[in-house]
Amino acid sequence: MKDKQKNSSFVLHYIQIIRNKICAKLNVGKKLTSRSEDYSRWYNELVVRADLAENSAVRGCMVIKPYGYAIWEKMQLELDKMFKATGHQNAYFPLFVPKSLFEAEEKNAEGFAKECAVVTHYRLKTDPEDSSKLIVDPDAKLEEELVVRPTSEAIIWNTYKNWIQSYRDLPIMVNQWANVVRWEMRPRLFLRTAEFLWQEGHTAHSTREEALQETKLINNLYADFAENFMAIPVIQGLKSESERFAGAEETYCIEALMQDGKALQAGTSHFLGQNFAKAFDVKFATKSGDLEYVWATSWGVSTRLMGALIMTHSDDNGLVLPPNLAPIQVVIIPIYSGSDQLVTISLVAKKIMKELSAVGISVKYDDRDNFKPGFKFNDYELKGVPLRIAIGPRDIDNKVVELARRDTMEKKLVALDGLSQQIQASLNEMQINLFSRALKFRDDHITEVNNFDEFTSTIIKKGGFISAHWDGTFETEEAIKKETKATIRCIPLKENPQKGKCVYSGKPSNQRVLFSKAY
RNA sequence: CGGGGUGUAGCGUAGCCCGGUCAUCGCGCCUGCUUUGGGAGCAGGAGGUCGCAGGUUCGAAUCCUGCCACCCCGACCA
Repeated sequence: MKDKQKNSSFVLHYIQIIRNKICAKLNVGKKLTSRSEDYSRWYNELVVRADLAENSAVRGCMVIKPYGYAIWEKMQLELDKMFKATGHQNAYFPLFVPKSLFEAEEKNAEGFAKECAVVTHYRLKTDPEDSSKLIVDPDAKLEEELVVRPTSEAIIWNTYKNWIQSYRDLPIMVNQWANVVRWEMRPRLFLRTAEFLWQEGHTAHSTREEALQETKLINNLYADFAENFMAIPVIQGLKSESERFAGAEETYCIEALMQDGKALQAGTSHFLGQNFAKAFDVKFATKSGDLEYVWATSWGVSTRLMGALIMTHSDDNGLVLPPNLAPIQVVIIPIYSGSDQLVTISLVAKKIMKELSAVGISVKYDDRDNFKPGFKFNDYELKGVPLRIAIGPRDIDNKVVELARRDTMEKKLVALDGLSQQIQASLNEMQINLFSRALKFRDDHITEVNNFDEFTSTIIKKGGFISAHWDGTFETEEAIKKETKATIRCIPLKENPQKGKCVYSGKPSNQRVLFSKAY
Protein backbone atom coordinates (compact mmCIF):
# COMPACT_ATOMS: atom_id res chain seq x y z
CA MET A 1 0.00 0.00 0.00
CA LYS A 2 2.72 2.37 0.97
CA ASP A 3 4.65 1.47 -2.17
CA LYS A 4 1.65 2.31 -4.29
CA GLN A 5 1.28 5.71 -2.67
CA LYS A 6 4.93 6.33 -3.15
CA ASN A 7 4.78 5.47 -6.80
CA SER A 8 1.75 7.53 -7.51
CA SER A 9 3.16 10.55 -5.77
CA PHE A 10 6.36 10.18 -7.72
CA VAL A 11 4.43 10.17 -10.97
CA LEU A 12 2.43 13.17 -9.89
CA HIS A 13 5.58 14.94 -8.92
CA TYR A 14 7.06 14.27 -12.33
CA ILE A 15 3.98 15.49 -14.15
CA GLN A 16 4.09 18.60 -12.03
CA ILE A 17 7.64 19.37 -13.09
CA ILE A 18 6.80 19.01 -16.76
CA ARG A 19 3.72 21.14 -16.31
CA ASN A 20 5.72 23.82 -14.57
CA LYS A 21 8.08 23.90 -17.46
CA ILE A 22 5.28 24.13 -19.97
CA CYS A 23 3.77 26.88 -17.90
CA ALA A 24 7.13 28.59 -17.68
CA LYS A 25 7.23 28.92 -21.41
CA LEU A 26 3.65 30.17 -21.40
CA ASN A 27 2.29 27.27 -23.40
CA VAL A 28 4.16 28.19 -26.53
CA GLY A 29 5.15 25.21 -28.62
CA LYS A 30 3.63 21.79 -28.42
CA LYS A 31 6.21 19.55 -26.81
CA LEU A 32 9.21 19.59 -24.57
CA THR A 33 12.48 19.03 -26.34
CA SER A 34 15.64 17.64 -24.87
CA ARG A 35 16.71 21.21 -24.32
CA SER A 36 13.77 22.02 -22.10
CA GLU A 37 15.97 23.99 -19.73
CA ASP A 38 16.08 26.61 -22.47
CA TYR A 39 12.49 27.57 -21.85
CA SER A 40 13.26 28.99 -18.49
CA ARG A 41 16.37 30.55 -19.95
CA TRP A 42 14.70 32.52 -22.70
CA TYR A 43 11.87 33.35 -20.45
CA ASN A 44 14.35 34.65 -17.92
CA GLU A 45 15.73 36.99 -20.52
CA LEU A 46 12.59 39.02 -20.17
CA VAL A 47 11.36 38.65 -16.71
CA VAL A 48 11.87 36.90 -13.43
CA ARG A 49 9.44 36.31 -10.69
CA ALA A 50 10.03 38.86 -7.97
CA ASP A 51 12.19 37.09 -5.44
CA LEU A 52 11.18 38.94 -2.33
CA ALA A 53 11.23 38.11 1.34
CA GLU A 54 10.28 34.63 2.39
CA ASN A 55 7.15 35.68 4.18
CA SER A 56 5.95 38.25 1.74
CA ALA A 57 2.61 37.76 0.12
CA VAL A 58 3.68 39.55 -3.03
CA ARG A 59 2.27 36.87 -5.26
CA GLY A 60 2.74 37.36 -8.91
CA CYS A 61 4.69 40.58 -8.88
CA MET A 62 7.32 40.65 -11.55
CA VAL A 63 10.70 42.10 -12.22
CA ILE A 64 11.04 43.17 -15.82
CA LYS A 65 14.66 42.86 -16.84
CA PRO A 66 16.31 45.38 -19.18
CA TYR A 67 15.88 43.33 -22.34
CA GLY A 68 12.20 42.79 -21.67
CA TYR A 69 11.72 46.38 -20.63
CA ALA A 70 13.26 47.61 -23.86
CA ILE A 71 10.42 45.88 -25.70
CA TRP A 72 7.84 47.53 -23.47
CA GLU A 73 9.54 50.88 -24.04
CA LYS A 74 9.20 50.49 -27.78
CA MET A 75 5.53 49.73 -27.37
CA GLN A 76 5.11 52.75 -25.11
CA LEU A 77 6.86 55.04 -27.55
CA GLU A 78 4.71 54.00 -30.48
CA LEU A 79 1.42 54.10 -28.58
CA ASP A 80 2.26 57.46 -27.08
CA LYS A 81 2.88 58.83 -30.55
CA MET A 82 -0.49 57.49 -31.70
CA PHE A 83 -2.33 58.99 -28.71
CA LYS A 84 -0.77 62.37 -29.24
CA ALA A 85 -1.55 62.31 -32.94
CA THR A 86 -5.22 61.91 -32.01
CA GLY A 87 -5.25 64.85 -29.64
CA HIS A 88 -4.50 63.22 -26.30
CA GLN A 89 -2.20 64.51 -23.59
CA ASN A 90 -0.31 62.77 -20.83
CA ALA A 91 -0.84 63.49 -17.14
CA TYR A 92 -0.29 61.73 -13.84
CA PHE A 93 -2.65 61.10 -10.96
CA PRO A 94 -2.06 59.69 -7.45
CA LEU A 95 -1.40 56.05 -6.67
CA PHE A 96 -3.60 56.17 -3.56
CA VAL A 97 -7.35 56.51 -3.74
CA PRO A 98 -9.18 57.39 -0.52
CA LYS A 99 -11.76 54.72 0.11
CA SER A 100 -14.61 57.22 0.12
CA LEU A 101 -13.75 58.27 -3.44
CA PHE A 102 -13.33 54.72 -4.51
CA GLU A 103 -16.81 53.70 -3.42
CA ALA A 104 -18.54 56.59 -5.21
CA GLU A 105 -19.28 54.73 -8.44
CA GLU A 106 -21.07 51.71 -7.11
CA LYS A 107 -20.63 49.22 -9.90
CA ASN A 108 -16.99 50.09 -10.41
CA ALA A 109 -16.29 49.79 -6.68
CA GLU A 110 -18.14 46.51 -6.45
CA GLY A 111 -16.32 45.09 -9.45
CA PHE A 112 -12.88 45.81 -8.07
CA ALA A 113 -13.51 45.49 -4.32
CA LYS A 114 -12.35 41.89 -4.17
CA GLU A 115 -8.89 42.66 -5.49
CA CYS A 116 -7.81 45.84 -3.77
CA ALA A 117 -4.60 46.35 -1.83
CA VAL A 118 -5.38 48.72 1.03
CA VAL A 119 -3.07 51.01 3.00
CA THR A 120 -4.13 51.21 6.62
CA HIS A 121 -1.03 52.57 8.43
CA TYR A 122 1.69 55.09 7.72
CA ARG A 123 4.51 54.12 10.06
CA LEU A 124 6.61 51.21 11.31
CA LYS A 125 8.45 50.99 14.59
CA THR A 126 11.01 48.77 16.26
CA ASP A 127 9.50 45.63 17.71
CA PRO A 128 9.76 45.96 21.52
CA GLU A 129 10.22 42.18 21.71
CA ASP A 130 12.95 41.94 19.07
CA SER A 131 14.96 45.03 18.22
CA SER A 132 16.07 43.59 14.89
CA LYS A 133 12.49 43.55 13.66
CA LEU A 134 9.99 46.19 12.65
CA ILE A 135 6.28 46.13 13.36
CA VAL A 136 3.39 48.24 12.14
CA ASP A 137 2.89 51.04 14.63
CA PRO A 138 -0.67 50.66 15.91
CA ASP A 139 -0.70 54.36 16.75
CA ALA A 140 -0.17 55.20 13.11
CA LYS A 141 -3.51 53.99 11.85
CA LEU A 142 -4.95 56.08 9.04
CA GLU A 143 -8.18 57.91 9.66
CA GLU A 144 -9.37 56.70 6.25
CA GLU A 145 -7.92 53.74 4.39
CA LEU A 146 -6.23 54.33 1.06
CA VAL A 147 -6.90 51.98 -1.82
CA VAL A 148 -3.94 51.37 -4.10
CA ARG A 149 -5.45 52.12 -7.51
CA PRO A 150 -6.65 49.04 -9.40
CA THR A 151 -7.67 51.62 -12.07
CA SER A 152 -7.93 55.39 -11.83
CA GLU A 153 -11.48 56.34 -12.79
CA ALA A 154 -12.37 57.35 -9.25
CA ILE A 155 -9.43 59.61 -8.52
CA ILE A 156 -9.48 61.11 -11.99
CA TRP A 157 -13.18 61.87 -12.03
CA ASN A 158 -12.89 63.43 -8.62
CA THR A 159 -10.31 65.74 -10.20
CA TYR A 160 -12.27 66.35 -13.39
CA LYS A 161 -15.07 67.67 -11.23
CA ASN A 162 -12.92 70.72 -10.55
CA TRP A 163 -11.71 71.07 -14.12
CA ILE A 164 -15.07 71.09 -15.83
CA GLN A 165 -17.64 73.85 -15.62
CA SER A 166 -18.54 74.83 -19.15
CA TYR A 167 -18.84 73.17 -22.53
CA ARG A 168 -15.73 75.24 -23.31
CA ASP A 169 -13.73 73.01 -20.94
CA LEU A 170 -14.55 69.97 -23.01
CA PRO A 171 -13.38 67.63 -24.28
CA ILE A 172 -10.66 66.57 -21.86
CA MET A 173 -8.53 63.84 -23.37
CA VAL A 174 -5.92 62.60 -20.93
CA ASN A 175 -3.75 59.52 -20.82
CA GLN A 176 -1.55 58.31 -18.00
CA TRP A 177 1.29 55.81 -18.00
CA ALA A 178 1.22 54.13 -14.63
CA ASN A 179 1.31 51.00 -12.56
CA VAL A 180 -1.81 49.56 -10.99
CA VAL A 181 -2.38 46.81 -8.46
CA ARG A 182 -5.02 44.12 -8.65
CA TRP A 183 -4.75 41.48 -5.97
CA GLU A 184 -5.83 38.55 -8.09
CA MET A 185 -6.44 35.17 -6.53
CA ARG A 186 -4.36 33.45 -9.14
CA PRO A 187 -1.70 35.45 -10.94
CA ARG A 188 -0.08 34.39 -14.19
CA LEU A 189 3.13 35.99 -15.29
CA PHE A 190 2.53 38.79 -17.81
CA LEU A 191 -1.11 37.89 -18.23
CA ARG A 192 -2.33 38.62 -14.74
CA THR A 193 0.27 39.90 -12.31
CA ALA A 194 -0.58 41.59 -9.03
CA GLU A 195 1.13 44.77 -10.16
CA PHE A 196 1.29 45.70 -13.80
CA LEU A 197 2.27 48.58 -16.04
CA TRP A 198 -0.23 50.08 -18.41
CA GLN A 199 -1.60 53.21 -19.94
CA GLU A 200 -5.08 54.33 -19.08
CA GLY A 201 -6.90 57.01 -21.02
CA HIS A 202 -9.72 58.98 -19.45
CA THR A 203 -11.73 61.36 -21.54
CA ALA A 204 -14.67 63.66 -20.87
CA HIS A 205 -17.07 64.88 -23.56
CA SER A 206 -20.10 67.08 -23.92
CA THR A 207 -22.18 64.65 -25.99
CA ARG A 208 -22.95 60.98 -26.00
CA GLU A 209 -22.08 60.80 -29.66
CA GLU A 210 -18.64 62.32 -29.20
CA ALA A 211 -17.78 59.96 -26.34
CA LEU A 212 -18.91 56.97 -28.36
CA GLN A 213 -16.77 58.13 -31.27
CA GLU A 214 -13.79 58.38 -28.94
CA THR A 215 -14.38 54.87 -27.62
CA LYS A 216 -14.41 53.48 -31.16
CA LEU A 217 -11.47 55.60 -32.27
CA ILE A 218 -9.29 54.17 -29.52
CA ASN A 219 -10.40 50.62 -30.17
CA ASN A 220 -9.41 51.10 -33.81
CA LEU A 221 -6.13 52.60 -32.70
CA TYR A 222 -5.42 49.56 -30.51
CA ALA A 223 -6.25 47.19 -33.35
CA ASP A 224 -3.98 49.15 -35.68
CA PHE A 225 -1.16 49.04 -33.13
CA ALA A 226 -1.54 45.32 -32.42
CA GLU A 227 -1.67 44.34 -36.07
CA ASN A 228 0.72 46.72 -37.75
CA PHE A 229 3.25 47.23 -34.99
CA MET A 230 3.15 44.01 -32.98
CA ALA A 231 2.08 41.79 -35.87
CA ILE A 232 -0.70 40.31 -33.75
CA PRO A 233 -4.00 39.88 -35.60
CA VAL A 234 -7.00 40.89 -33.50
CA ILE A 235 -10.74 40.83 -33.75
CA GLN A 236 -12.60 43.96 -32.75
CA GLY A 237 -15.85 43.55 -30.98
CA LEU A 238 -18.20 44.35 -28.15
CA LYS A 239 -18.24 42.56 -24.82
CA SER A 240 -21.38 40.85 -23.62
CA GLU A 241 -22.94 42.36 -20.53
CA SER A 242 -21.33 39.93 -18.13
CA GLU A 243 -17.82 40.55 -19.47
CA ARG A 244 -18.22 44.31 -19.54
CA PHE A 245 -16.02 46.66 -17.49
CA ALA A 246 -17.48 47.47 -14.08
CA GLY A 247 -19.16 50.83 -14.53
CA ALA A 248 -19.23 50.88 -18.33
CA GLU A 249 -22.25 51.06 -20.61
CA GLU A 250 -20.40 49.41 -23.46
CA THR A 251 -16.99 47.77 -23.69
CA TYR A 252 -15.16 47.53 -27.02
CA CYS A 253 -12.24 45.17 -27.16
CA ILE A 254 -9.56 43.58 -29.28
CA GLU A 255 -9.27 39.82 -28.96
CA ALA A 256 -6.25 37.82 -30.07
CA LEU A 257 -5.73 34.08 -30.41
CA MET A 258 -2.70 32.42 -28.87
CA GLN A 259 -0.84 29.45 -30.34
CA ASP A 260 -2.40 27.03 -27.86
CA GLY A 261 -5.90 27.90 -29.06
CA LYS A 262 -6.88 30.10 -26.14
CA ALA A 263 -8.09 33.66 -26.59
CA LEU A 264 -6.55 36.68 -24.95
CA GLN A 265 -8.20 40.02 -24.38
CA ALA A 266 -5.47 42.34 -25.58
CA GLY A 267 -7.05 45.73 -24.97
CA THR A 268 -10.33 47.40 -24.04
CA SER A 269 -12.01 50.73 -24.68
CA HIS A 270 -15.02 51.60 -22.54
CA PHE A 271 -17.94 53.91 -23.14
CA LEU A 272 -18.80 54.96 -19.60
CA GLY A 273 -21.94 56.93 -20.38
CA GLN A 274 -22.70 59.39 -17.61
CA ASN A 275 -22.08 56.90 -14.79
CA PHE A 276 -18.95 58.52 -13.43
CA ALA A 277 -20.18 62.05 -14.03
CA LYS A 278 -23.23 61.24 -11.92
CA ALA A 279 -21.20 59.48 -9.23
CA PHE A 280 -18.80 62.42 -8.90
CA ASP A 281 -21.31 65.10 -9.79
CA VAL A 282 -19.52 66.44 -12.84
CA LYS A 283 -21.83 68.80 -14.73
CA PHE A 284 -21.15 71.41 -17.37
CA ALA A 285 -23.05 74.41 -18.64
CA THR A 286 -24.19 74.00 -22.24
CA LYS A 287 -24.33 76.82 -24.79
CA SER A 288 -27.96 77.34 -23.89
CA GLY A 289 -27.08 77.56 -20.21
CA ASP A 290 -28.50 74.19 -19.08
CA LEU A 291 -26.52 72.00 -16.70
CA GLU A 292 -25.75 68.54 -18.05
CA TYR A 293 -23.73 65.55 -16.95
CA VAL A 294 -20.48 64.89 -18.79
CA TRP A 295 -20.01 61.84 -21.03
CA ALA A 296 -16.95 59.65 -20.40
CA THR A 297 -14.66 57.02 -21.84
CA SER A 298 -11.72 55.06 -20.47
CA TRP A 299 -9.36 52.67 -22.19
CA GLY A 300 -6.16 50.78 -21.57
CA VAL A 301 -3.56 48.28 -22.63
CA SER A 302 -0.99 46.71 -20.33
CA THR A 303 2.16 44.64 -20.06
CA ARG A 304 -0.20 41.79 -20.85
CA LEU A 305 0.57 42.69 -24.45
CA MET A 306 4.03 41.27 -23.88
CA GLY A 307 2.43 37.96 -22.97
CA ALA A 308 0.43 38.20 -26.19
CA LEU A 309 3.61 38.91 -28.12
CA ILE A 310 5.35 35.86 -26.73
CA MET A 311 2.42 33.53 -27.16
CA THR A 312 1.63 34.66 -30.68
CA HIS A 313 5.04 34.48 -32.34
CA SER A 314 7.50 32.44 -30.31
CA ASP A 315 8.58 28.89 -31.04
CA ASP A 316 10.61 26.12 -29.45
CA ASN A 317 13.84 27.97 -30.19
CA GLY A 318 12.74 30.87 -28.05
CA LEU A 319 11.36 34.32 -28.65
CA VAL A 320 10.47 35.61 -32.07
CA LEU A 321 10.21 39.38 -32.12
CA PRO A 322 8.72 41.42 -34.92
CA PRO A 323 11.43 43.85 -36.13
CA ASN A 324 9.40 46.83 -34.91
CA LEU A 325 9.72 45.65 -31.33
CA ALA A 326 13.16 44.08 -31.28
CA PRO A 327 15.63 45.94 -29.05
CA ILE A 328 18.37 44.47 -31.24
CA GLN A 329 17.27 44.11 -34.87
CA VAL A 330 20.49 42.78 -36.32
CA VAL A 331 23.35 40.97 -34.64
CA ILE A 332 26.75 40.44 -36.25
CA ILE A 333 28.76 37.39 -35.24
CA PRO A 334 32.37 36.99 -36.32
CA ILE A 335 33.69 33.54 -37.10
CA TYR A 336 37.42 33.40 -36.80
CA SER A 337 40.44 31.50 -35.73
CA GLY A 338 43.16 33.65 -34.26
CA SER A 339 43.21 37.38 -33.63
CA ASP A 340 44.46 38.30 -37.11
CA GLN A 341 41.26 37.04 -38.67
CA LEU A 342 39.21 38.81 -36.01
CA VAL A 343 40.83 42.13 -36.85
CA THR A 344 39.96 41.77 -40.54
CA ILE A 345 36.41 40.70 -39.79
CA SER A 346 35.93 43.50 -37.28
CA LEU A 347 36.77 46.07 -39.93
CA VAL A 348 34.01 44.75 -42.16
CA ALA A 349 31.59 44.38 -39.24
CA LYS A 350 32.13 47.95 -38.08
CA LYS A 351 31.51 49.23 -41.59
CA ILE A 352 28.21 47.32 -41.71
CA MET A 353 27.26 48.64 -38.28
CA LYS A 354 27.85 52.18 -39.38
CA GLU A 355 25.74 51.73 -42.50
CA LEU A 356 22.87 50.15 -40.59
CA SER A 357 22.91 52.69 -37.78
CA ALA A 358 22.76 55.43 -40.39
CA VAL A 359 19.39 54.12 -41.59
CA GLY A 360 18.07 53.68 -38.06
CA ILE A 361 18.52 49.94 -37.66
CA SER A 362 19.70 48.83 -34.23
CA VAL A 363 22.66 46.53 -34.56
CA LYS A 364 24.96 44.72 -32.17
CA TYR A 365 28.39 43.31 -32.90
CA ASP A 366 29.16 40.37 -30.63
CA ASP A 367 32.91 39.81 -30.70
CA ARG A 368 33.16 38.22 -27.27
CA ASP A 369 36.05 35.82 -27.44
CA ASN A 370 34.88 33.45 -24.72
CA PHE A 371 31.86 32.11 -26.60
CA LYS A 372 31.85 30.01 -29.72
CA PRO A 373 29.74 31.04 -32.70
CA GLY A 374 27.32 28.16 -32.18
CA PHE A 375 26.57 29.33 -28.69
CA LYS A 376 25.97 32.87 -29.88
CA PHE A 377 23.67 31.69 -32.69
CA ASN A 378 21.47 29.93 -30.19
CA ASP A 379 21.63 32.73 -27.70
CA TYR A 380 20.32 35.34 -30.14
CA GLU A 381 17.69 32.98 -31.43
CA LEU A 382 16.56 32.61 -27.83
CA LYS A 383 16.33 36.39 -27.55
CA GLY A 384 14.38 36.68 -30.78
CA VAL A 385 16.80 38.91 -32.68
CA PRO A 386 15.24 39.12 -36.16
CA LEU A 387 18.35 39.02 -38.34
CA ARG A 388 21.79 37.51 -37.81
CA ILE A 389 24.86 38.23 -39.88
CA ALA A 390 27.75 35.79 -39.68
CA ILE A 391 31.11 36.76 -41.17
CA GLY A 392 34.03 34.37 -41.56
CA PRO A 393 37.28 34.40 -43.52
CA ARG A 394 35.60 32.56 -46.40
CA ASP A 395 32.98 35.30 -46.66
CA ILE A 396 35.57 38.06 -46.57
CA ASP A 397 37.29 36.44 -49.56
CA ASN A 398 34.02 36.23 -51.49
CA LYS A 399 32.77 39.68 -50.39
CA VAL A 400 29.59 38.19 -48.89
CA VAL A 401 28.03 37.58 -45.47
CA GLU A 402 25.65 34.91 -44.21
CA LEU A 403 22.25 36.37 -43.39
CA ALA A 404 19.85 34.33 -41.23
CA ARG A 405 16.20 35.10 -40.51
CA ARG A 406 14.69 34.26 -37.13
CA ASP A 407 11.12 33.68 -38.31
CA THR A 408 11.86 31.20 -41.10
CA MET A 409 15.33 30.13 -39.86
CA GLU A 410 16.51 30.57 -43.47
CA LYS A 411 20.16 31.24 -44.15
CA LYS A 412 21.55 32.73 -47.33
CA LEU A 413 24.71 34.39 -48.60
CA VAL A 414 24.30 38.05 -49.41
CA ALA A 415 26.76 40.35 -51.21
CA LEU A 416 28.39 43.06 -49.10
CA ASP A 417 27.40 45.53 -51.80
CA GLY A 418 23.91 46.75 -51.05
CA LEU A 419 23.73 44.83 -47.80
CA SER A 420 21.90 47.50 -45.86
CA GLN A 421 19.12 47.70 -48.47
CA GLN A 422 18.84 43.93 -48.37
CA ILE A 423 18.59 44.02 -44.59
CA GLN A 424 15.97 46.70 -44.59
CA ALA A 425 13.95 44.69 -47.07
CA SER A 426 14.30 41.55 -44.96
CA LEU A 427 13.17 43.34 -41.82
CA ASN A 428 10.12 44.70 -43.58
CA GLU A 429 9.35 41.31 -45.05
CA MET A 430 9.68 39.66 -41.67
CA GLN A 431 7.32 42.13 -40.04
CA ILE A 432 4.72 41.29 -42.70
CA ASN A 433 5.42 37.58 -42.66
CA LEU A 434 4.94 37.31 -38.89
CA PHE A 435 1.59 39.00 -39.18
CA SER A 436 0.35 36.88 -42.06
CA ARG A 437 1.55 33.70 -40.39
CA ALA A 438 -0.34 34.58 -37.22
CA LEU A 439 -3.35 35.66 -39.25
CA LYS A 440 -3.47 32.35 -41.09
CA PHE A 441 -3.28 30.47 -37.82
CA ARG A 442 -6.02 32.62 -36.34
CA ASP A 443 -8.32 32.27 -39.35
CA ASP A 444 -7.74 28.52 -39.47
CA HIS A 445 -8.95 28.45 -35.89
CA ILE A 446 -12.25 30.23 -36.33
CA THR A 447 -14.90 27.55 -36.66
CA GLU A 448 -18.54 28.18 -37.51
CA VAL A 449 -20.79 25.76 -35.66
CA ASN A 450 -24.53 25.28 -35.88
CA ASN A 451 -25.37 22.95 -33.04
CA PHE A 452 -24.17 22.36 -29.53
CA ASP A 453 -22.54 18.99 -30.24
CA GLU A 454 -20.30 20.61 -32.83
CA PHE A 455 -19.64 23.39 -30.35
CA THR A 456 -18.50 21.04 -27.62
CA SER A 457 -16.37 18.83 -29.81
CA THR A 458 -14.68 21.83 -31.44
CA ILE A 459 -13.81 23.28 -28.06
CA ILE A 460 -12.30 19.98 -26.97
CA LYS A 461 -10.57 18.89 -30.17
CA LYS A 462 -9.56 22.10 -31.89
CA GLY A 463 -9.86 25.10 -29.60
CA GLY A 464 -9.68 28.55 -31.06
CA PHE A 465 -12.64 30.81 -31.73
CA ILE A 466 -16.07 29.39 -32.30
CA SER A 467 -18.49 31.45 -34.28
CA ALA A 468 -22.00 30.60 -33.18
CA HIS A 469 -25.47 32.05 -32.80
CA TRP A 470 -26.45 33.17 -29.33
CA ASP A 471 -29.84 34.23 -28.05
CA GLY A 472 -28.38 37.22 -26.20
CA THR A 473 -29.30 36.08 -22.70
CA PHE A 474 -27.09 35.90 -19.65
CA GLU A 475 -28.55 32.48 -18.78
CA THR A 476 -27.41 30.88 -22.03
CA GLU A 477 -23.97 32.45 -21.74
CA GLU A 478 -23.61 31.05 -18.22
CA ALA A 479 -24.85 27.61 -19.17
CA ILE A 480 -22.39 27.37 -22.05
CA LYS A 481 -19.56 28.56 -19.82
CA LYS A 482 -20.43 25.98 -17.22
CA GLU A 483 -20.56 23.11 -19.69
CA THR A 484 -17.60 23.99 -21.91
CA LYS A 485 -15.54 26.63 -20.07
CA ALA A 486 -15.84 28.75 -23.19
CA THR A 487 -16.96 32.34 -22.80
CA ILE A 488 -18.16 34.95 -25.25
CA ARG A 489 -14.99 36.74 -26.24
CA CYS A 490 -16.75 39.36 -28.24
CA ILE A 491 -19.63 40.25 -30.48
CA PRO A 492 -17.64 41.05 -33.62
CA LEU A 493 -18.15 44.48 -35.13
CA LYS A 494 -17.45 43.54 -38.70
CA GLU A 495 -19.86 40.65 -38.88
CA ASN A 496 -22.77 41.28 -41.20
CA PRO A 497 -25.70 40.57 -38.96
CA GLN A 498 -27.13 37.31 -40.16
CA LYS A 499 -30.07 35.91 -38.28
CA GLY A 500 -30.19 32.36 -37.00
CA LYS A 501 -30.98 30.14 -34.06
CA CYS A 502 -29.08 30.05 -30.77
CA VAL A 503 -26.73 27.10 -30.71
CA TYR A 504 -27.73 26.30 -27.13
CA SER A 505 -31.35 27.30 -26.61
CA GLY A 506 -32.62 27.29 -30.21
CA LYS A 507 -34.16 30.72 -29.69
CA PRO A 508 -33.77 33.36 -32.39
CA SER A 509 -30.43 35.14 -32.67
CA ASN A 510 -29.44 38.33 -34.45
CA GLN A 511 -25.85 37.49 -35.25
CA ARG A 512 -23.00 35.08 -34.65
CA VAL A 513 -20.68 35.81 -31.72
CA LEU A 514 -17.23 34.46 -30.92
CA PHE A 515 -16.76 31.97 -28.11
CA SER A 516 -13.46 30.63 -26.82
CA LYS A 517 -11.60 29.46 -23.80
CA ALA A 518 -9.64 32.41 -22.55
CA TYR A 519 -6.72 33.36 -20.34
C1' C B 1 -11.08 30.30 0.00
C1' G B 2 -11.69 24.69 -1.53
C1' G B 3 -8.85 20.26 -3.86
C1' G B 4 -3.90 18.34 -5.18
C1' G B 5 1.47 18.81 -5.07
C1' U B 6 6.52 20.68 -4.08
C1' G B 7 10.60 23.02 -1.00
C1' U B 8 18.24 20.16 -0.96
C1' A B 9 24.29 25.62 -4.05
C1' G B 10 22.56 30.98 -8.80
C1' C B 11 19.39 27.20 -11.84
C1' G B 12 17.74 22.04 -12.56
C1' U B 13 18.02 17.74 -9.38
C1' A B 14 19.50 12.46 -6.58
C1' G B 15 18.93 10.72 -1.75
C1' C B 16 13.58 10.36 2.12
C1' C B 17 9.74 4.55 1.91
C1' C B 18 14.10 1.38 5.24
C1' G B 19 17.64 7.40 10.40
C1' G B 20 24.33 6.15 10.79
C1' U B 21 31.19 7.71 4.95
C1' C B 22 24.84 11.17 2.13
C1' A B 23 24.95 15.93 1.35
C1' U B 24 24.61 13.30 -5.27
C1' C B 25 24.92 14.70 -10.31
C1' G B 26 24.33 18.26 -14.44
C1' C B 27 24.28 23.48 -15.96
C1' G B 28 26.34 28.01 -14.50
C1' C B 29 30.57 30.60 -11.86
C1' C B 30 36.36 31.26 -10.94
C1' U B 31 41.81 29.95 -12.75
C1' G B 32 44.91 27.96 -16.66
C1' C B 33 45.97 25.86 -21.48
C1' U B 34 44.00 24.29 -26.14
C1' U B 35 39.70 25.77 -29.18
C1' U B 36 36.19 29.08 -32.51
C1' G B 37 31.35 27.97 -39.95
C1' G B 38 25.52 25.52 -34.95
C1' G B 39 25.14 25.13 -27.73
C1' A B 40 33.88 23.51 -26.99
C1' G B 41 37.65 20.03 -24.47
C1' C B 42 40.88 18.95 -20.50
C1' A B 43 42.84 20.03 -15.58
C1' G B 44 42.11 22.47 -11.03
C1' G B 45 38.78 25.45 -7.74
C1' A B 46 34.82 28.21 -5.03
C1' G B 47 29.84 27.79 -3.50
C1' G B 48 24.96 24.40 1.21
C1' U B 49 21.81 26.84 8.39
C1' C B 50 18.94 20.15 3.16
C1' G B 51 12.06 26.12 3.59
C1' C B 52 11.37 27.58 9.14
C1' A B 53 10.34 26.09 14.31
C1' G B 54 9.67 22.36 17.67
C1' G B 55 9.70 17.01 18.91
C1' U B 56 11.48 11.62 18.87
C1' U B 57 16.66 9.55 19.00
C1' C B 58 23.25 8.30 21.07
C1' G B 59 22.51 10.26 15.99
C1' A B 60 17.57 13.57 11.51
C1' A B 61 17.77 16.03 4.64
C1' U B 62 15.37 11.20 6.01
C1' C B 63 10.42 9.79 11.20
C1' C B 64 6.38 13.00 13.91
C1' U B 65 3.81 17.93 14.84
C1' G B 66 3.07 22.96 13.64
C1' C B 67 4.10 27.04 10.53
C1' C B 68 5.78 29.53 5.96
C1' A B 69 6.52 29.93 0.77
C1' C B 70 5.75 28.39 -4.10
C1' C B 71 3.25 25.55 -8.15
C1' C B 72 -1.15 23.17 -10.48
C1' C B 73 -6.76 22.69 -10.79
C1' G B 74 -11.32 25.55 -9.41
C1' A B 75 -13.97 30.44 -8.00
C1' C B 76 -12.04 35.72 -9.74
C1' C B 77 -9.80 38.69 -13.67
C1' A B 78 -6.70 43.35 -18.22
